[in-house]
Amino acid sequence: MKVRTRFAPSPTGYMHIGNLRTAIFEYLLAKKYNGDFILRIEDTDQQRAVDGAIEFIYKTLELCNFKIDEGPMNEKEYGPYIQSERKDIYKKYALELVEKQRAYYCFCTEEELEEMRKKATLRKKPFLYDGRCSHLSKEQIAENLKNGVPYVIRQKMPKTGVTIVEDIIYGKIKIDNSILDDQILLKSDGFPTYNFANVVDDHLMKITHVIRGKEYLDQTAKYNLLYDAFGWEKPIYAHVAMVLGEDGNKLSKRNGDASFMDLFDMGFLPEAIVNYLSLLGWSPNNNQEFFTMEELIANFDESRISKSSSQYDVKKLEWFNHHYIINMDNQKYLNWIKKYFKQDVHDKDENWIDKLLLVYKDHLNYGKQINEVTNNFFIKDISLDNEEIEFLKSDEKISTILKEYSKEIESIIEWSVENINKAIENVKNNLGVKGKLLYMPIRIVASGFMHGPELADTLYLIGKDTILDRLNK
RNA sequence: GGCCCGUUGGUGAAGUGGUUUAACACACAUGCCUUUCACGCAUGCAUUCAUGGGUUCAAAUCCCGUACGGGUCACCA
Repeated sequence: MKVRTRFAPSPTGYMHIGNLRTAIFEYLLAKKYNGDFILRIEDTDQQRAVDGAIEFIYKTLELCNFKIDEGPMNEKEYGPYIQSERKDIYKKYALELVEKQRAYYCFCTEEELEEMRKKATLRKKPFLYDGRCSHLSKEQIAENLKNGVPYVIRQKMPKTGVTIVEDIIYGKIKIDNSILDDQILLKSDGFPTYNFANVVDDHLMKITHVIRGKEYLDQTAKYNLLYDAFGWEKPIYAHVAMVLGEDGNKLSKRNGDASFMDLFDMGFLPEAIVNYLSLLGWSPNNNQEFFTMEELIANFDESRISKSSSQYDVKKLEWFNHHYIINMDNQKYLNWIKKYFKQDVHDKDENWIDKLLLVYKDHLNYGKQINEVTNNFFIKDISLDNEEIEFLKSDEKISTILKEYSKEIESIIEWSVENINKAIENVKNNLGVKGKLLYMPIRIVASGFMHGPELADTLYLIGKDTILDRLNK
């Protein structure tokens, strides 16, 4: 049987890295077995749908280099792939369950339910629907339906015994049937609930492996009972632990936790993000850290997914990103970095800009960093911080050294990196200084930074006039 | 509160009864090198695997209790 996995997001127009990580695992698992990766949109909650969200999801997955085998924008035989377009299907199956006496009509009103909830709270018990509507007679039901009384369809749960959930990560989990609520399958607006739609769709779409967040682990007992009620074969489950934010708390949009698009906009490369995320909660059986998509697919092993949650760490993501940036070829790098480069370059020539960007290639952790790092190339009056000022005061020879630089640079006729190096060499020989004392004064005064790329490259880009200006201040 | 799950360093983690005096990587710190930084190199960073007990000749690895953390109990997904 062909392996099929699915990514089933709600169309909210936002994807945090935890969701993406789950998608990565789903994708890798499918592709490892030469299977299909399906995209299904779970929009049974009409309130939450956002315009353009489907395009957004496609764009995200595409940037991550995932090939979607089937989905709303490339339908195959198991469509439609948007749940709101499958309304009739769910109703049909819900009714089938009623027919089989594994589900029943419920006409309880919001008020009645509220009443039951209150009682449960008083007794400090979790709320469970008492199943009163399951005792309605055929006639009463027919009557209510004829009169258009709003109804939902509820799943009839066994009251005793245990249901076993098998999970490839957590093993066998036993859930007491007595705590299971006669959950709603079909809402009064005719839409299915998430749980019901999931089971029906996964079965109809022939999904073989369901990979989802651990928060669904307890719910899975209800799923299994549904599969049994229909007489369908259950998929293989893999519940994956959560990805926590940097502070160790749950990821949330509200906390300003990074979403994929935030990271992308900051200048993190999708391949770096995917590589990093694949290693959050999963590890290969060797020490390899950098993986191409192909390697990830070949090496992925679902049985090595971790049971405990893991914390997101930007520093490590930056390290991955840095690695991917360094390894880009120059032309590709230039095209990429220019999207993030926002300095005012109206008076600079193309060649100068490329040189500047290239000089910083090995120094970036993410795209937007190019701006802060090149800032002093674009402002007239640079300001020095305390550490820099301290350094300039740290040795009395410094003013002499700077004067010498001024003289040497002044006398350069052809402005080139090579000649700048010669000038530095001259200062070194003339004054007999070396090491930090040699390069730090000129670096600080000319560029305003103690850190940066090669000195001669930096000086070349700043330009002779500007340097002399700054030296003579 | 009931139920379910988890707990190896600041972080990701390896480890599934002896070869572990707990790998590797990020971060951090220090030093070396160097026309800086980065890179590279070197060193340090869990005397211990939440905790107590048990099983065993032997436990991070198996069992039980406790603590802590998380999840879940909707006409939300």
